[in-house]
Amino acid sequence: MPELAEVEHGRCVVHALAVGRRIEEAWIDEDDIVVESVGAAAVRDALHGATVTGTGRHGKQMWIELDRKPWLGVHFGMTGGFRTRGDLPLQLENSPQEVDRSWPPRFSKMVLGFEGGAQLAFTNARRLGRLRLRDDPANSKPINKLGYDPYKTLPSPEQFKKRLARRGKAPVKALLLDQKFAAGVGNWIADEVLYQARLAPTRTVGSLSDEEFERVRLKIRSIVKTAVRVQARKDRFPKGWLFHHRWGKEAGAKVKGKPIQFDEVGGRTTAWVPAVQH
DNA sequence: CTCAGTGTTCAGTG
DNA sequence: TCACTGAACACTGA
Repeated sequence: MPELAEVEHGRCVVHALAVGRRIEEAWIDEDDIVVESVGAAAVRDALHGATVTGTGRHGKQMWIELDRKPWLGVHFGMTGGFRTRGDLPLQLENSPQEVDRSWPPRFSKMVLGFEGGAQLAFTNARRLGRLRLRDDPANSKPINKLGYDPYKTLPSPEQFKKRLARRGKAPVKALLLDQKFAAGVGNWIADEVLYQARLAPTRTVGSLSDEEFERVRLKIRSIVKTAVRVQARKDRFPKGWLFHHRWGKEAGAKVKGKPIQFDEVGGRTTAWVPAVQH
């Protein structure tokens, strides 16, 4: 679930549900891996009785702003997500197949109850996500080391190329996965960018022409924008995206009649189409 | 029983 | 120090 678009949707859900409301109940799981260093009690104390004043996101990292410090940083890891009860605008609802009536949901790490009765749960089955306390999340630990956020920013071609200095030997797939380059791009977005930009994932950064860099720069932007616009709902991603065919490494998988190949590049399983990517 | 996996981090290498 | 790689982390679902 969690690349830039999924996290942005999660942020919108929290924003609609929580901003302007006081947290009347806060339950935090005793999980010293997901709850970073400070412990569940400290997180509960930070949240209980506070009023949510806003939300923010950079790349795959997001945070919840309160009327006092510290604020809450949230990272999804591979399996994190939000679930809600009550008060959610219809347009932000998940697709029917994602709806699960159980409450609190399985693998909850945090459950908040707001004045007015709405509830918010953060789930994280594989415990690679994090809940952390920060006075200024945008300018501290994980976030201040990240690259540009392609949903908020489009670097000029010159700025874009400047970010690539000294990265010449890496395969372009590895570059796209690097959060210090473009924050929020994960495995499926990287593959989609390379497919639509018609570049083989193994091409080294140093081998790309200006025109090829330009295709990458613009595709990162358009794919992220499109995925966010449809609220990260896969069933609404444009027909013709590699995304719909990349799962499961199915033998004989094709996009637009061309066979998909699966290789490990940049340390991740990479789906690509040799017939169109060079 | 085995293994991949929409992510991040850290040790190790050159 | 830097660029880069690969393994580790954790654990569910296939």
